[in-house]
This record gives sequence, structure tokens and C-alpha cells, in this order.
Amino acid sequence: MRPAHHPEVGEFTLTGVMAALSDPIRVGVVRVLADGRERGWGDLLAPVAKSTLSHHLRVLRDAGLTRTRQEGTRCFVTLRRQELQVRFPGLLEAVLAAAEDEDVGHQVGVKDAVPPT
Amino acid sequence: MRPAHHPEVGEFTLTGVMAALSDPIRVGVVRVLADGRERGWGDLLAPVAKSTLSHHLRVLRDAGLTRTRQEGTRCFVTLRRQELQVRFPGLLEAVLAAAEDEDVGHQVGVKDAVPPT
DNA sequence: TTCGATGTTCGTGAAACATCGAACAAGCTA
DNA sequence: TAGCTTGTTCGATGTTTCACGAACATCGAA
Repeated sequence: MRPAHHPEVGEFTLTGVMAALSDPIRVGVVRVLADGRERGWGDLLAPVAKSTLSHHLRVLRDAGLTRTRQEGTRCFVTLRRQELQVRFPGLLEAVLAAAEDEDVGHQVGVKDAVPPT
Repeated sequence: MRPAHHPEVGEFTLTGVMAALSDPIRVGVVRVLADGRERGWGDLLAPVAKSTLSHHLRVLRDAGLTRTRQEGTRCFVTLRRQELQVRFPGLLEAVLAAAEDEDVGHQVGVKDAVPPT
């Protein structure tokens, strides 16, 4: 596993981001990451094969939406929220709000969900 | 030419809109329409065959981004800006701003450009 | 070193998409 | 009516995307 390429903020493209967010699974992943917490790859729950999830995470990464960090044999993902805000002000917020409203990507979850009160 | 279907505001989907805006030509069309003026189909200038442009306009229409009005044998297109704002607050503004910034869809123009001073 | 866990990559289909030119439909105009 | 204009639709083509399982690479643990 070579160390995955991440585009610089200046390399983000609008159409790239739009394309990345045109799939419900990927929107779901973004929603899961929206609280700013880093998540383990394996903690993501999506109704697709792991190779498919890997593909989706790659698309998100290539578009600049997420950052993947490697630690030993495990991976951790975060949303590049700050950088996106700089490059595309307001875009992510608008998308997240709409996604909540429509419940897009509800099929994506995370292990260790809401810790009980 | 049957009278083209337009989705209701409630039928818009986030992923549909994102997909529609993931193509530079279509973003270009949206930009051209962003001033709120209605434009004639034939006044749109894009570096693609007319059948291709027709396809793109259909995608935009189906996603709810534009409205097409027919008058005799000619068509006029407008951006459904108000309705988009209601359904996806802030989204279109953010996209338009980013598109300007990046000059996405610059290859799309309109006849009868800026009227000289 | 051997095994298990974790992701990525590969090979492969099926489906969707962008594109074109040709054919078509419908309405003006001569 | 004949012809022109304006878009849409059709069929073909090549590309991209999504999906899967299998194989692989890497690391940590036994």
C-alpha cells in the first residue's frame, strides 16, 4: 500500500467535488465524518463489499474531500472541512444541510455509534 | 416535441443536482443563466453538437435546475434559482461562486453577449 | 516464521454517460 | 404545398463508473 495521494487545496476542482458527491454512499461517508472526528476505515459501515468501499473512499480522497492517514496496517479518515471551506466557501455546509434534510446516505453508519447517555 | 417534464421542487434530489453539476458544459450553462434572464436555446453557444447540447439541457431540466418553455418551434431556458434556494439553501450560490472563481464552463457562451456601452 | 487482520489492486461485467451524425417532428414562411 | 428553422430522438461508439470476488501486500501477534 503506497501512501495514497492527496490533492492540494489548489488542485481541487468543482466538478470533481460535485461528481464525488453525486453518489449516496459517498455522501453518507461525508456525513459520518462531518462531526470532525477521525474514523477508522473498518469502523465505517456501508452495504457494499470492501473493495467497493475502498473505491468510494478513493474517489473522495482524489476529489480532496477526505484525508487518509495510515497507521501500521490500519487507515483513518477525516473530512478536509477547513480546506474545502477555503476553496469552496459554503459548499460543504449547504450539501450537508441538504443531505441531512433528505437523509441521503443513511445507509452508511459507523461502529461505536452514539455512546449512550 | 412533447412538452418536457419538469420535476416539482419536492422531487429534487441532492445527488441528482450534484450529478447534473459535475459536467463543465452544464455548469457553463448554469452560469450563463445565472443572471436570471431567460435565454433562447439557439442563443447558447457550446462546443458540442446540438444533440449533445440537447442532452445536457435535458439533464439539467430533469434535475430541476432549469425550466424550459416552448414557444412555437423555439425554446427558452431559465434557471430555477428561487426553487433551488428553497430546496437546497445556499447550494447554488456556493457553486456559482466557485465556478466563477475557477472559470468552470467558460467554453459556454451566449449570442448577443454584453451589449456595448 | 506463520497466521490473522486490514485495505488496496486486479480482472471482470453491467450500467450509465458523453458524444456524434442522421433521421424525425412541429411550427413558421414563402 | 414546399421548404426552412428549431430542437428532440435514435442508434452507434467509446469512456467511465459501480459493483463484486479473488489475489495481493503489509503489519502486528502468536
